[in-house]
Amino acid sequence: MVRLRTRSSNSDTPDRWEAQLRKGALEMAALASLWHGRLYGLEIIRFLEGESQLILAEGTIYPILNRLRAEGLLTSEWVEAEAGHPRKYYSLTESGRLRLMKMAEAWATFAAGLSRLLTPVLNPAVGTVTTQEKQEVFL
Amino acid sequence: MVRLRTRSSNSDTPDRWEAQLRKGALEMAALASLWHGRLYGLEIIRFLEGESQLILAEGTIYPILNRLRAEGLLTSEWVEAEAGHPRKYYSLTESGRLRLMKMAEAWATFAAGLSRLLTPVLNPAVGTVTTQEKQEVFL
DNA sequence: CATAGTACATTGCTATACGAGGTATGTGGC
DNA sequence: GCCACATACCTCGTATAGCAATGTACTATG
Repeated sequence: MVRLRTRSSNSDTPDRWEAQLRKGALEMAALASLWHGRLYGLEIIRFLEGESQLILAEGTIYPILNRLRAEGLLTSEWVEAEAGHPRKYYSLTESGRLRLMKMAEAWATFAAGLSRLLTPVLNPAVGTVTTQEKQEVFL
Repeated sequence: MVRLRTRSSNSDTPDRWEAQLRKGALEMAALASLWHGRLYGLEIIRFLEGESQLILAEGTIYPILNRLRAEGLLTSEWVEAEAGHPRKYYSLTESGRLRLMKMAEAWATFAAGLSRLLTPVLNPAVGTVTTQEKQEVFL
């Protein structure tokens, strides 16, 4: 049962920061994955990976789901599967929906602040131009 | 010298997640604050607070700056101040500039993924597709 | 010299992500 | 029936990070 995932988790990896970046966004992402309807654990992982490049391990998602359930933001129910093995489906509660909307708003604010900060970095032709004209910078 | 900041760190605080959200983005923000020129420690804190609502404590910024310097992403120099007390100014190195640009790109990708995930949450009027496509069902 | 202000630095606590490993259930080959 | 395998859920241990609190150093002012 190989579980490699090529974490390369030693200290010399220059992309460690990227892993840290995801911290804290995970609870929000987990809630968001349930917006359209119930999913079970591994399904959430696959959904997030496909939808938003957010890769997280099983050891990550289950503690998060338990935290969220303990807070009353989602509920879980065992569902028999005709093939395979029973699955625990998670659904948003009303409280979870409201919380997610608040989180999403705060995220938008946070992202806007960082975007403003990073504008000169991502778009080197800034400072001399007020509006347009010279907007043909590489994209 | 009040340093309250309303910790209230017990488990019933609904805004703990927001603090976590900032994790990992701080190194990038610290680098970004130096994009226009050198700043000293406390100045970085004030800059980030004013520019992007990113509030961080001294106990946070100094370890970050030391980490970044140890990685060669920035340099520091003591500068005598005619009034007050010498300040340690930090500047981006060429390596730091490059790294920051890479970080900014990764941030943009990450933010785009989360945005896509949160679109139905932030914009309840889904179904009235304005920019069409992207309404693909997940997997 | 005492107080206050500014700036840098360190320590200790707590929370978190996540790799690794474990359990339970069903399926197919022999 | 048995064994290998796949799927799914769960848990423990560890490394790391943010940050409140606290300490040190220097200067200015009265």
